[in-house]
Amino acid sequence: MNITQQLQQAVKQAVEQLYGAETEAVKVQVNATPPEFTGDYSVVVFPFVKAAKKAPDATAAEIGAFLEQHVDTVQGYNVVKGFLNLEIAPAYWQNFMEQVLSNPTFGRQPRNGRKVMVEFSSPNTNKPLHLGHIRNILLGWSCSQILDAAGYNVVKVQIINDRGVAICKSMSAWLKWGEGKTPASTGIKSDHFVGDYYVEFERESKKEYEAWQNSEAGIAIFEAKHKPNQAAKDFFKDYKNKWFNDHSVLGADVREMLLKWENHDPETLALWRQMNGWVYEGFDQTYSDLGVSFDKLYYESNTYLLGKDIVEDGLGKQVFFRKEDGSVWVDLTDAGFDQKVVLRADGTSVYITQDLGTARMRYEDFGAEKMVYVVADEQNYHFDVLFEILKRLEEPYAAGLYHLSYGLVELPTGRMKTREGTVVDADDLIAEVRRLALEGIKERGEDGGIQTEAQAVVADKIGMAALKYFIIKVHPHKKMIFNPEESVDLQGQTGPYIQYSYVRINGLMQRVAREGIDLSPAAAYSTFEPQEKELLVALHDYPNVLQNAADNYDPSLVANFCYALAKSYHKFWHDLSVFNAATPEARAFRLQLSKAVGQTLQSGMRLLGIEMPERM
RNA sequence: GGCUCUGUAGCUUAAUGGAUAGAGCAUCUGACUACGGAUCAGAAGGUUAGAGGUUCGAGUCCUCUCAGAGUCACCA
Repeated sequence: MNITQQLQQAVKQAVEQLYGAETEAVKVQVNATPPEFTGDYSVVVFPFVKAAKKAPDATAAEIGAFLEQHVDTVQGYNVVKGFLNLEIAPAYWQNFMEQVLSNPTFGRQPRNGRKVMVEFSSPNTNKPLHLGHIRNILLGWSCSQILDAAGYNVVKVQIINDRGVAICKSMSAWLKWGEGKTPASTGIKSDHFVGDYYVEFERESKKEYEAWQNSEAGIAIFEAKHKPNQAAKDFFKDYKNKWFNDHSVLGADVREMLLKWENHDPETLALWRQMNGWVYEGFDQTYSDLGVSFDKLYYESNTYLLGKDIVEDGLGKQVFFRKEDGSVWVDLTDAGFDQKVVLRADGTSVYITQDLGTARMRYEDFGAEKMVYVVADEQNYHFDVLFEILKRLEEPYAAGLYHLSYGLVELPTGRMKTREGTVVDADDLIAEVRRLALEGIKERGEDGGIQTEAQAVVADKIGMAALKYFIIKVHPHKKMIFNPEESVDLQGQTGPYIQYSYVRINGLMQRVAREGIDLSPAAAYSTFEPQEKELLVALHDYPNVLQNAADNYDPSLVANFCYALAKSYHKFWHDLSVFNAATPEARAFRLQLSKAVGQTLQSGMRLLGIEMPERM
């Protein structure tokens, strides 16, 4: 039991014994005391003044006296405006620090035997990954790591959207204009190679559409179908899909290809495998650069027909109903949603049917009691509906479903648009942050002996830290503005700032090892400076932060914790001497404290997928 | 139009219903010939979109208004 829990328990007892009132220990509010007041932790006593029938200050004083008397670790107290500030005995902090240092997994919970599946990334296979995927991947990865730290057994999966119109467009374009070129023959990264054909297809398709709009057929359609006062431009914008399906020559080719694919045409399948293979090769590189991996891949080509059994199931349970045309629906109007089709009249699946089937299949595969879907917030409604249906079907995992919804990444100039070429490519971005970090290292011209080949390794850690931290520090639900220049900043609230505090600590530790400094006098130190106390209180909160981050699926909590800890450490470093401390006890203690901070920073940042360099 | 989300300093953001709303960037001013200045300190910058309400206490909860985004396909 840590100190905050002890205090909660003790306050509960105080309130019972002093005022004869019942309270729950977990509801007693115990916070770190703000720096401008004396004390380590503060208890909010307002909730008890009614039972005490006394003024807040008097109530606080009584509880304070009780705690001082009954709790060994409470050394003193003071009362300010109804807040009870408690001072904790140095012995507690000494003991705490020993525990941190002797426990390399400090903050992590023991295995709880429960299983959770996290789905993230889930790209289409027609073009390379972009900035939006990066946010998704970083959220999914760090969320997985945090759940792991919270004791869960985590299975990381992605569902690869490897079939459908999009990939057929790339395939069709390559057949038409590819002249048999390959990634190897052109030297283009293979997912970009495929993406280039997708772009080419879209470009040609646009040309075809524009020409058609001015053709007799196009004009006739416009005349016949446009709404009153609707401009041709607006009409054709809305009509695009219909045109592609009914009139486009390129579109006809794609549809034919899709049909062949569905009928297992060997040539089409071979082409499909080849082009998807290229894409996977490229994705693997990007995933590797981002330092992420998956435990299991699901492919839409294997899952897109799933869900029919669930439909039967739902009909049997009368959760679903069949309309006259044969289509199957679910009526969610009593839950505030609409009616939703789950099976077309022709008996084929829709998107949500697949997701229903996939959920059940995954449960059969892994038996995870929780499933987290990392998907952009455009799909909030879809997941609300999906989860509601699974709940009504009484699926055993239904209570453990969570949509980790995140806001779109926008540029300072607005939303990224493929057609305007403003999409930030993942590989380009990674290369850019690495380049800038390397530039930074060279500019600083450190003579600390970082060799050229090592520079690239360090630059990778620094650049990726800047990029990852910049994205993860923002709360997932918030739409984020991605300013490319700020994302590679190395100063202020950034990944490299946190890395730098670790590098400083590492420097100290190397000297300790080199000079064989004895750290045992640390235990005799008890006159903590405020800067030291601040670090102890911050470290003490780490397990709690991890738990909160896991409970709320929120990596930004860990990111902000790491920043606050690093900031406190930089201040400690500046204000107090370590090696030149006044006494051997102070020196040893500060070294131990530094070690504990370094260990915790490394642990926390690792959960975000950020590596610490030894020097920078 | 219905539903959902968002609105905090010039910009990017933080704050389990708790003390004077906390940071970073940008701007201005400073810092040890010392353990690494990718650091530290200070100044300036706020009616937390607005109006009511609940509460001992509201950026946070409730109602309404305003602004922005998303969504409301037998697309995925």
